[in-house]
Amino acid sequence: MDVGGTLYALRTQRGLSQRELARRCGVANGTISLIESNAINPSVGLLRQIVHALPMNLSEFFAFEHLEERKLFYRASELREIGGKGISYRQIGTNLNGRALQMLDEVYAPRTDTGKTMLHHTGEEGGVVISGEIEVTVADQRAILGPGDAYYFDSNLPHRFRNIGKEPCHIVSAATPPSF
Amino acid sequence: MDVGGTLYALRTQRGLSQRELARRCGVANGTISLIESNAINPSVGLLRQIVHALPMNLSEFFAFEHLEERKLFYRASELREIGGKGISYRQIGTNLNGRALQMLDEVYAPRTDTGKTMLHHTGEEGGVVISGEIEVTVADQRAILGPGDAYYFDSNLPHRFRNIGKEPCHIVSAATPPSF
DNA sequence: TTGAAGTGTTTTTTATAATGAACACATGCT
DNA sequence: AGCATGTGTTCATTATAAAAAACACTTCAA
Repeated sequence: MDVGGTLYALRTQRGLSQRELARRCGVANGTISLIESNAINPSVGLLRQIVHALPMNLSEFFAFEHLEERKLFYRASELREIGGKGISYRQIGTNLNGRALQMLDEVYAPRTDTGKTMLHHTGEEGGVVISGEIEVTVADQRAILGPGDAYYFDSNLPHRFRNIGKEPCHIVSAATPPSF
Repeated sequence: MDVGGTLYALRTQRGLSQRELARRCGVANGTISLIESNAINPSVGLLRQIVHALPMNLSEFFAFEHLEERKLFYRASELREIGGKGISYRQIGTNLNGRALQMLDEVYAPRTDTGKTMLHHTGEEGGVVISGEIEVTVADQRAILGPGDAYYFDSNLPHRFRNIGKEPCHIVSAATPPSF
């Protein structure tokens, strides 16, 4: 169901970069990127070549994929990073297809922002601030939340998160259904 | 190493035709043919779709592939048919890559012939006639062989087999290295 | 502060997989 | 015989994967 997520999990588990893996198996690094984001549907031969460099065989690879689907517990190092640019979103589970919930462990670096154009998507979301401070804007309401404070709103409402402080802000959030 | 052979073995094991399998998984029947002959390198997604119709998952599929590589014994029904047009060649083993020997259980229907243009390829080959009669021509020599008779020659010599009798002719043969 | 080397992503081109239709052959039925 | 239905293969077209290069960004060292 999720070849890209499985490859990502196995690669990062081994501490390899996309380029290092690409070098070891003789595949273009861009191809690894596209596979991990499920943007392409790799051929069996190519996937075999990549997986051998892990090193692993295809039977083990797909067995691991099935294990992932039934995974219950995640070590801190196993959360999947899906953020970027100073905002870290570490997701519980690599493949959320068919799941109801998207849980994230978020860290906003100082002066980071989800952007001037407000976010909006179907569903509902909530979160609790663990440390630091965050300015949350939802529709026409705005608040600065600190440790222990929380939020909950309909994701259809335009919303925005900004860390206007000098400390990183750590939040644990949940959304239903998963949005990206 | 041999996705095509593995798919062939699993499909025929279940008594399915290429078209029946194609119908069940929603794939073009020609595609199944091309995969089985290793003429194309299917995508993971497509192979998954096909394998699910067997029904099986990819981990099991590739585990089976590894089993095949170490297979020692073959039931009569498991020999792989690689002949056609009245001449049956039933090969021991589906994938001969890296193997030294090609063993065949051959049946020539009455009035069949390997063709007017003589065969030739590197290696050596031999065989024993089990039943029926066969006319064997090698270079400038010709003989009619019956049950218990045998042949052995350098495959570089032009050769031809013709069943000129009224009974099917059954031969067990070996060649090294495998030629097709 | 500049630049070199690292990261993952995106784009353009080329190669190839996948389809759908046609083909060639066999079997069985009327 | 003649036709329908089955088999696997092959071909031309379309869709898509894979490579190579450019891109945007970070980190670290001079």
